[in-house]
Amino acid sequence: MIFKTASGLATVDTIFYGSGECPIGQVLVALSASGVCAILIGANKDELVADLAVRFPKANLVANEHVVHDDLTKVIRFVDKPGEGLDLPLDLRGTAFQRRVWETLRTIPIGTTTTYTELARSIGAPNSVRAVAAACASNPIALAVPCHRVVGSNGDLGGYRWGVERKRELIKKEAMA
DNA sequence: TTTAGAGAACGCG
DNA sequence: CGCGTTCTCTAAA
Repeated sequence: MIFKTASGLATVDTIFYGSGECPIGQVLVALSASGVCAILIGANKDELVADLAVRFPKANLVANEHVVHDDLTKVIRFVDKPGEGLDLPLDLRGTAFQRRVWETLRTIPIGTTTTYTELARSIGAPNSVRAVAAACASNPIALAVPCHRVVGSNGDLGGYRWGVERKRELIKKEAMA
C-alpha cells in the first residue's frame, strides 16, 4: 500500500504477525516484505501486539499465523535448543548507528557474552558506551539479534528489554548447549 | 524544520 | 556517588 506524505512518497508496509508459546514466555514474530522485522517476548499475546503497535505506529498490522508459521517455529526451537542457531532473513529498521550495533551483535557466538564497553570498541566508537547500551535497548528483534549476550563490565547482567530474568535464562541455556 | 534539553540496558574515579 | 560521553526523542518556536 502506498501513501502520499508530506515528505514525499513513502511506502507504508503491511506487517504480518503471529505468536506462540515458548519456555520463557509468549513470543511474537513479525514479518515485513523483506524479512523478520520484530521478535518480541512477553507474558501474553495482547501485551505483544500492543508492543508491536508502538514500535510500528505507521504500519498496517495483520494477524496471520500462517505466513509466520515457519519462522515462529524456528524461533521457538531456538529457545529450546540454542545450540542449533537461529538463521532468519532480517529486516533491520533503525538509524545507521543502531544497525551498526545490531549487526555487530549478530557476530557474537552462541554461548558467549561480551560487554557494552567491548561492543562500543568493536564498532569503532569506544566512547559511546552509553549510546551503545541505548541501541541494544531499542533492538526490536529479540533472540535473532542477541542483545541478551551483552553484560556489564563489572559482571552484572545489565538490563533487558524483555526482563532480566529472561536474559539470565537465555544465557544459561546457551551456555549448556 | 531546527534546536535545545533530558534521559538511557554504562563505566570510571 | 557523581560525572563524562554519545545518541534519540520530544516539545516548542
